[in-house]
Amino acid sequence: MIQIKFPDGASRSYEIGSTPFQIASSISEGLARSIISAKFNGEIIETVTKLSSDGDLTFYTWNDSEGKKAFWHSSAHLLAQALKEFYNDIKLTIGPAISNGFYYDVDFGKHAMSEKDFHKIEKRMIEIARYKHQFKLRSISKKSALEYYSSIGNEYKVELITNLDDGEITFCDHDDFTDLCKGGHIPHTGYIKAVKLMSVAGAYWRANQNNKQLTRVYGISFPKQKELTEYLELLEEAKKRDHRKLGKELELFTFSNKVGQGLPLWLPKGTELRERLENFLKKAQKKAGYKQVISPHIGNKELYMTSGHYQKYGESSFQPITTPADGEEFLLKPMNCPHHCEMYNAKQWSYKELPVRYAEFGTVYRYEQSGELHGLTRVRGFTQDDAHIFCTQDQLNSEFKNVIDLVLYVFKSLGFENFTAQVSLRDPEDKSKYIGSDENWKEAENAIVNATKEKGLNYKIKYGEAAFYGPKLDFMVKDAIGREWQLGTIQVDYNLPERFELSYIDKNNKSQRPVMIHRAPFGSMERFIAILIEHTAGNFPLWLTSNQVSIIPVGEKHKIYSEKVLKLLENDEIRATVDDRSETVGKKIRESELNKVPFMLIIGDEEINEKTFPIRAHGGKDIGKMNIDDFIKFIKNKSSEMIKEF
RNA sequence: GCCGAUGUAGCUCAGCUGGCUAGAGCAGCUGAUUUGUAAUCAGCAGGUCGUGGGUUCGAGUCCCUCCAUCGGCUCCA
Repeated sequence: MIQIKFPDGASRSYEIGSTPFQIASSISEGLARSIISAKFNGEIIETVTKLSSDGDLTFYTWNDSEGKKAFWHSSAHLLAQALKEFYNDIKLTIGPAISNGFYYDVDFGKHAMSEKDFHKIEKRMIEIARYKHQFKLRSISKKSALEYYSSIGNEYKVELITNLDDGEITFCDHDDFTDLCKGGHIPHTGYIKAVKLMSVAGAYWRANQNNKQLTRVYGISFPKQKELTEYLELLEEAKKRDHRKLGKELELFTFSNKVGQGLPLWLPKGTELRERLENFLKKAQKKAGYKQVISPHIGNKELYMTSGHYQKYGESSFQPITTPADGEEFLLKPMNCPHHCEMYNAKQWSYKELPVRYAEFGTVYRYEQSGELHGLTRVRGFTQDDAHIFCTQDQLNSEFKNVIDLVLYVFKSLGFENFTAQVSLRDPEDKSKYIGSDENWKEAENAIVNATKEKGLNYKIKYGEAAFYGPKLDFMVKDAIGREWQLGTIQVDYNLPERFELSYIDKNNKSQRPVMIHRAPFGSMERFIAILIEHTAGNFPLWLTSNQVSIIPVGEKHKIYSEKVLKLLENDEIRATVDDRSETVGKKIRESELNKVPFMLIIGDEEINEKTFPIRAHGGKDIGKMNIDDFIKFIKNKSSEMIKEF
């Protein structure tokens, strides 16, 4: 007998060779029906794997991310099988599950595959699925595995197997299809009821730009047709919220080929929105002891040689600007930190004066690869809500925590309730990508982890995600339709202070190196606003939106009264407009709706006589009658509801 | 940068296998209308079909170059 422990702490004994499926059946029929994957002693196994030792067992269903992973990975097998049937001499490589579905990378050789072929492949996948073929893992010796893939001329699988150890190689069979696979499948293909292929795209073999580019076929699958439909609806919703589309419709920003790729042009409405955000943060930062500074848009190449950025990014950046003077070179500012370091160096500092906090909405320019540009989220010129804090080692922890507070305040004020923290550390396997001593890295990493823990943040550690000069704490927010975005970042840096020879005098009259914190709660104004647009679908928080109230006179004779109402609102700093065009009321309402104006006042005889207005909210909701004073109070309350003092 | 797709009026799109002066809706302009909770009516104007080259009697349509956009990959100080 073996002793099986469950996540809830319960423990039961079973016959040697029992499978997770049998064990689930012994608990309940319903559970047995819904489990699609399992974990035993920390390892993902099949529901039909025979257990032969004591251990911890966790069941996974479709509702667990591990369950989805098994489901989608199994679907990738089906995709490969179907592709192989249609194009028999293609070479399969790998087919993992991803956060939204799965893909399979295929070398199609002389075949061309396009979206036109999706339908027949989806159809075939479902046909195969209906047969409820079991996924069966089979151990195979390295020698025979290599022989098999050499014989069919698949050099990719050969390469994969070469890197595996003998004894740990398994093939997975279902129907008449076999694939190299380490496991993690659903019990049989019949669970897969709905399949949708999403796109084809190029992807490098082993993610290396120097390798051959394969064709990646993306798909997603579900245990119920209804879930596929819902997923497709979600994608539709995401399309509607696309900041590129809304940015155009709401006249927030634009791009021009003549100006250049990836260089956003902020239109008046977008600029107003952006300035409101900047002022909001400036106000909070002032309270938190930051000083605003301004630095120029270019800097001498020497500056970036000192910081080390030139050596790291020089080749792939906007190239130096030359001057009439021989040998003189300037770079477009790709980040603000070196400038701020030199500002710090402008005078001598006493420990009594630290921390020093320099903040700047600094516009920077980076030559992003052309294929990488995307709306406002990835551009070549953008403005960071940057600040650098120079402090003593002793102050680091509390300064870091203060920054966390500021970031959380920003998120809260803008309606991002759902977020997680990601601690990005150095890749312990490959330290060559980073600069700075082991000693400093260790201190910096500890500082971040400790502050994050003390703040009680829900965090994940990611290795290999650190910046080249230091570890960071990134904030990932979930938007209104469940997508995750990286927003604010806080980074500890021991490196730049060293390179710029920053110093302060401690209480023993000795020169010391300060520690530097880089931070940007928004990340960049461009990216933040893009995410805010998608999060709110263009319905910005009332305190941010450019036109809060649209006043619509019914007829010409109501115009003068409408102007009076406008004045009253403006006196209380409420942003409103009167739509006095000779259009129908219906049309004006429609346009206000399309422009996502939060409130509408329609003014006619009745309103003028009664001096009260029925208020129409965006979306057509009637929120009752108010007189002008109550309405002003109402708007003011609504605006300040979200945005409390820092 | 790489792979694939796309590029027709300010916007959204039609234009079949190459064949008269390239179409529609919305937006715009002009005029009429003065309107009661998501589109009043009429008229007008607007395009060297992304760019440059080629094939052809003839190119929006076929081929090549470049540019841009989109979906990915790679990258993201």
